[in-house]
Amino acid sequence: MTAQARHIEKPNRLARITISDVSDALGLTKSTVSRAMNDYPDISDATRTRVKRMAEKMGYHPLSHAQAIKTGRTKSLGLVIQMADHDSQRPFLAEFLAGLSTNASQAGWTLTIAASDSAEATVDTFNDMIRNHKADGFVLPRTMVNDPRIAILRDNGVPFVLFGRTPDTEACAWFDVLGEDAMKDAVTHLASLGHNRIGFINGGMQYSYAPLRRAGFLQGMTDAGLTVDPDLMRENAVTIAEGAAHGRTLLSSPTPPTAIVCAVDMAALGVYRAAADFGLEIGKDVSVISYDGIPDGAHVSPQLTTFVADFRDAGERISALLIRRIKGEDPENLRETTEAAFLERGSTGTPRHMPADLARAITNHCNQDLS
Amino acid sequence: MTAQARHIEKPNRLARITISDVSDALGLTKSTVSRAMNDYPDISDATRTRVKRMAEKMGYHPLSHAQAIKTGRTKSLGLVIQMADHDSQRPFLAEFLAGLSTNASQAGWTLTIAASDSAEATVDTFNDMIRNHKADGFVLPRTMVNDPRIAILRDNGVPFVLFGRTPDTEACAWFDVLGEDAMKDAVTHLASLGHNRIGFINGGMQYSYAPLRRAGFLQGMTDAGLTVDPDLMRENAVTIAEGAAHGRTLLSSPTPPTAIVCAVDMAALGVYRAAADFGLEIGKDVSVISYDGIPDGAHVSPQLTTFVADFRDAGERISALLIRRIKGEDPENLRETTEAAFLERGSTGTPRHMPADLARAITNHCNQDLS
DNA sequence: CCTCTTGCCGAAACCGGTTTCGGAAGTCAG
DNA sequence: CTGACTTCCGAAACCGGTTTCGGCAAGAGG
Repeated sequence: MTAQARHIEKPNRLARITISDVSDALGLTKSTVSRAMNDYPDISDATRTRVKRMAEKMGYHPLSHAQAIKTGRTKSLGLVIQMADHDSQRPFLAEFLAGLSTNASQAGWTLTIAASDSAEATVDTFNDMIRNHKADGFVLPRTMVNDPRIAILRDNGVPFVLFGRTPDTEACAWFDVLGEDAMKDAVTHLASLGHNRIGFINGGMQYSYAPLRRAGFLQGMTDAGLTVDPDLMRENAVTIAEGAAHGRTLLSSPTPPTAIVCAVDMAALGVYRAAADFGLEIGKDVSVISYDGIPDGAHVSPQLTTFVADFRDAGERISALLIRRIKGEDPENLRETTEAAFLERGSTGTPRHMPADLARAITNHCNQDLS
Repeated sequence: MTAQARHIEKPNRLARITISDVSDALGLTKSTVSRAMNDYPDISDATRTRVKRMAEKMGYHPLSHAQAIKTGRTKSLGLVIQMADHDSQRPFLAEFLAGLSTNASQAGWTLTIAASDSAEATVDTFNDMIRNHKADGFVLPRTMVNDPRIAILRDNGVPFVLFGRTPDTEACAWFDVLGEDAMKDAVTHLASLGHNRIGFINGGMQYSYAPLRRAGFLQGMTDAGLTVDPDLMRENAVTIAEGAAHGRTLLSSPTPPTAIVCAVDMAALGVYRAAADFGLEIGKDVSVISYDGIPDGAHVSPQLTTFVADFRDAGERISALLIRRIKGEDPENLRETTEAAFLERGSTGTPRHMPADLARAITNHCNQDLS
């Protein structure tokens, strides 16, 4: 009687529909339903559609962690946020996460995230997540030149997709925004305005984007026929303070640049401070172009001219790439890039010493050259 | 032979250690090991420690999605990020996530996140995540006065913890920063500087913090013996543009306030713009105090005086509360609050029309009153 | 010395799926 | 009409755990 009573008292709304419910309703076995749902070839079309229709009707969704135990796949993407570089990372995060998770959930996947305070902690976190199979694959934002995360994942045979590129391409799928093209275009733009002494403040040299952007800057200088002054090149500025420090040394040099290209917006905001210190006006006395498109760039005066990357789109595409990677596709076919968009605002202008009409003439000349 | 060959060819490094490996090594059964690991009372202390020691030695960690199939618990916390209010949410996100995930992973839990674009999409996302049991419980940031998320979770019997408070306390655990105290203290501080016409710009009225902060402001006015002018009170400013609009109407009134309290920093930054439009100097002609502590507040001039909440700490505490909630603790015992920290910077000063020595006299008088 | 507990662990069912294997029909050539 | 081959599905094992149930041995009580 107790057993009966128990059976009767189970009309709770939490009762999930299992695969057995579906198979019972159709007079089939669990195995048939499972194979039908997963498009096995040894199931007739008639049965397959019958099963799928009934599953739809009953609202059956397989429990991902129940399948995981046999298949070994949780249908979840992993992301480890390293807080060490949070100052530069913060603006990207929300958009990037939104992109990742919207694409993932559309495909029925989830996004599992963890945070770590330091590079060493990140390694530990990855080992832990891999060991306990917290995710089927990982997104690696902010690729570094010698990235320990790549080594770990490669050694363990865990799929991953870089946000960035790396010279050692083995087993690497990636998505990246072509920052080098942005740097090149920045120089071209400044040159067309009449600048010929152009400084460069690079970002963190531990990141793989740094050498690329440097190369892009140099290429732009070469293309514009300008000579590169090594004294006008700086490195490792990812915060406002670092950007300000480099900005001050550049602007206080005997022959200061009339324009500065920055690899990251935060550094450019630092240059704003440096300029203010010397009583220089951004966009007049010194032009600035940078890269990232952080919101703060719209709140300073003049608004920062920069190249904006679409991090939401990046997230969506990386998510799609990673899922394909997990499903076994060759990483060499999973490499995509895109261009950053030029956002011209107020931080650029003709050099102070050059009249506007002369600058226009030069611009026209350049354009003729190109066409 | 084939079967044998298969058995031999399995020395791959990916082979996890299962509970059977541990039980075999000890000459026990799976069930004993399982109960020992989970501290069942019918296992002797000797056996329990023997098992745990061996598990530690062999590096055995139970697979969370394998336990989930029987226990129904994934050991994961859910978070749905609503992008609609991303402008105000963005600065908090990284810190908050870091707090949530560090605490969670220390306890062996993971953080599963999803994003949605609108309030309706959020509801769908929750239903989907609940149905497929993507998480054992949820964190609800930005509590609203009539929060549909609470209704869904309550109806489905799914545990959750609010970041914020709600009048309808049933089944609600929460953590919150006492914004009303901050508003009250802001008024007190301004009054002690000599301000008596103080405006108030509230945040989004759909959020549960709004009425609380309003009450805090009014309390502060009453405490300071000031009369509240309803014409100086505004609502629904969470962006710079909205803050600027309200700021302009306040500052252009026949009898403008000498100080403005804002419920959120973004609105305060808008007031900066409004003041600039009228040629007014922040901290001199008009004082501003707000709440949040977003990074931008340090980049404006003068730096914004505000109350900062520690979102990382909030994340850690909410994570801890939610885990306890999932384990079955009574929500009424899971309600914590904290105070925001006052960060005095440059946006406050004595009112223009009042000499500093008079202000000091008033301050002294107030302090005497209080003691 | 014999029963009655109590403490402790093994055996086996179970959770919700997937996958292997084998066999019953149906198809086709001879 | 028979034999070989497909096509398609059921039976059962399996994944890595948890939980129920029952039994054995030791200790307590009479």
